[in-house]
Amino acid sequence: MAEHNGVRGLGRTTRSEERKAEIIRAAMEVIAENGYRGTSLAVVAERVGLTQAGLLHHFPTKEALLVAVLEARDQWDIATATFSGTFWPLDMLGDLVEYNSGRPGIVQVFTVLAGESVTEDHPARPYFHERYRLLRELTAQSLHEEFGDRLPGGLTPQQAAPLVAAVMDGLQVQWLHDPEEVDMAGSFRAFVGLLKGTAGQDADHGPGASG
Amino acid sequence: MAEHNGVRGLGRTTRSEERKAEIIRAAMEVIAENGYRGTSLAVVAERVGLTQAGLLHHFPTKEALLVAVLEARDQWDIATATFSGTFWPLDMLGDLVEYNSGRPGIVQVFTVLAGESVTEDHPARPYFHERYRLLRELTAQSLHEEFGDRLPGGLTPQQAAPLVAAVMDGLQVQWLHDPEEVDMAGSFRAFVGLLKGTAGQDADHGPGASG
DNA sequence: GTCTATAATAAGATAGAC
DNA sequence: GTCTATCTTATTATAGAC
Repeated sequence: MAEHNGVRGLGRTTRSEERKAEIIRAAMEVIAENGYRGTSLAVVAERVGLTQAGLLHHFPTKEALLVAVLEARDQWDIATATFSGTFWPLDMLGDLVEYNSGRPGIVQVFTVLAGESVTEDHPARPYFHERYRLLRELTAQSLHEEFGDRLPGGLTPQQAAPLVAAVMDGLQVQWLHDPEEVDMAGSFRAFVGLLKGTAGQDADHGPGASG
Repeated sequence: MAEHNGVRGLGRTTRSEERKAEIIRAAMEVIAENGYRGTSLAVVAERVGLTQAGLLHHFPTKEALLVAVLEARDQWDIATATFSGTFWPLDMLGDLVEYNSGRPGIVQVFTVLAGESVTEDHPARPYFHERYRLLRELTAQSLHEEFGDRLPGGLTPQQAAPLVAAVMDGLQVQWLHDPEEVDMAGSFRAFVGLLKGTAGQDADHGPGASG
């Protein structure tokens, strides 16, 4: 914790930490383009002006780098209060999806990793297993706070929770393949309309996506 | 087409074709376990009692083998009439999902490949791009035949189509991670209830999936 | 903290014998 | 149709100099 060149508050910018953050960003880019298994440390290293051996000074193994990427995502989640036990109104999830549609890179890393993660010994497997479990639990809680035992559309929070995560993930895949054709945020909001039982009344959810 | 040892109807069992089919089955197993990028030809070869060079006699490159796996899936789709322009009632999609929940291996190959396929030069990329496009188109058509311009729940067929594919895919990921916790067919049928606007009335769709 | 050099594997693909 | 042998190229990780 103590730093030889003066005080620093909790979690602020060592040179070394800055370097690591830089490497993590590069790793996310390369994983988005090639998946974890298709990613080589040399390519990541090159993007930050290091050699492969130089990179391994900061992260001793390829797997350690992946773990850091995953932890960085959790940090982001916490920062945006997704996981701080905060109550998320259903309508605000549409805003989150819209926000994501401005960040195809981020969406792509985690879509690729989530797909790879179902394989036997993938190092991200435990992470995603737990992440989905927690996501369902917190979504169900949040829906319960907002609507009680039944959503207006008729589902229980427990029934709706896995569907919310599924629709988000599934739309991401289609959207990454065809951003012109697939209106990710619009489609998601149409789904929200279903959950709220207001899908027929023309709200502001757009014209859907396919054609 | 002509075979030196007698007549054979269209598409029946040369020794060579049987061998190929055997290899394709093995490849699907290995891809399910390791993804396409994580799959080595030597491992696939070993499962059918061949060497790596022996396998390459039947499929000249690794990519050719992947293409064959993808074509095999299309054959299956056609066989089960998914893509023959046949009309699929919404309720029957629940049966399809239930059928899939008895074949985790198949579900896993295509979940993994769909995830990998969003990366830059993945050889399955064009395949999935087109597959999702077609799936949305045919789903929208089918829903239109069944319900006309609006589903009972209020969405148009064009709005509902990408959601149907998204829910199927998204539930598969969660179910592969946690088959005990996630009731894939039950959750899907709850979603169908939403589309039909009958989610509140207790139909036979189960108690959802999450804890 | 970063490099060069290198070890240790592993992979896809080709050549040519049987 | 299948094998052995080999080429070529990548990749993770380590050792040790600067």
